Amino acid sequence: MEYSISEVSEKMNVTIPTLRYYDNIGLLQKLKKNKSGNRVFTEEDIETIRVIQYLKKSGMQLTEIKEFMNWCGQGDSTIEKRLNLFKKQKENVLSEIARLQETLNLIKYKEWYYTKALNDGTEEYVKNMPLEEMPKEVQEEFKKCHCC
Amino acid sequence: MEYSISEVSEKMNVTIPTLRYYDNIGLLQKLKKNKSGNRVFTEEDIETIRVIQYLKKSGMQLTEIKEFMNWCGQGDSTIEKRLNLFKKQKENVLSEIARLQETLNLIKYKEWYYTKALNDGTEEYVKNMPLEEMPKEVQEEFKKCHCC
DNA sequence: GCTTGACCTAAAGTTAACTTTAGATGATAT
DNA sequence: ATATCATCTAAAGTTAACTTTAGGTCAAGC
Repeated sequence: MEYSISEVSEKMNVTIPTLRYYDNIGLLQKLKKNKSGNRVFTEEDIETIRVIQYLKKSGMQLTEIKEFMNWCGQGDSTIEKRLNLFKKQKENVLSEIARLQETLNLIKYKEWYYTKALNDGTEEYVKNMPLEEMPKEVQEEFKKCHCC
Repeated sequence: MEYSISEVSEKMNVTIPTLRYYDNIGLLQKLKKNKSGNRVFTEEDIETIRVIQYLKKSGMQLTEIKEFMNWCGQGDSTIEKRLNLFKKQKENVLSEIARLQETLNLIKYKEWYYTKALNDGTEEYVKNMPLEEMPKEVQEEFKKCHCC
């Protein structure tokens, strides 16, 4: 099964200029063109785009992704490099998730804080609430954060 | 307790130009200057910087953060707006975590894939491995992803 | 009195990842 | 035959979030 650039754009939720851009910078090394010069995407090219999207989400830059695609084209001699890249990315994603969890803790504290303020009709009471009166599920480390 | 810009830079791991930039675009509305024009940071200003860092991590842009800071300066009339902002950000962070989890699934599949390839000394076997031979902890949706 | 160091402002420069523009080509529909 | 449509290239433009530069002020130490 083969796809035109507009079909891929729709299917993968990427704009046409972005697909061309990815091709131009060397991210789609297997992508072919037909005799009138139009790009023809195979299932494999689409999988490559999916991998690019995931690697981007994991925090990789396009230059790093390009380097990875180069390795893929170089065959079995680069298997270890590729494995190490994914090991490193796993750590990155895990620590990114951990950081988001911490962000979530602040947000939950603020949600509690402003819910109370909305009930009271004013920030005054919750702003000056003594620590021991706060519910324990509001994270310790944010209990004193009344700046904004 | 009061701090100079260089102390805050070190303590909060933000460069001095960035602190000035945040002040210039209106993110540090309560920040004062001493008589010779130097910024003097209080604990509250530092808490504000911490909140900015968390809101940035949750995916907010500086213009949105500035709007939030404006609301904070407008008092009790904006409590509901601020609560709604945090509710929205909670959803954003939760879905971001979910997306990172999915990314992690791809990365784990790739880690398994390249570990096998490294053991085999070649990608050849793992690339053509029938689905039913793959371990079930390698996520279903990626079992066919051999593009790179 | 002079130098040093920490601070200041305003304005220009940087970077990544696109997006937009302008102009061209080739296949298809009327 | 002509208009339309999807595609193409090359090059310039955009955006956010800083960073860098250039030039200036001020307090402290020698």
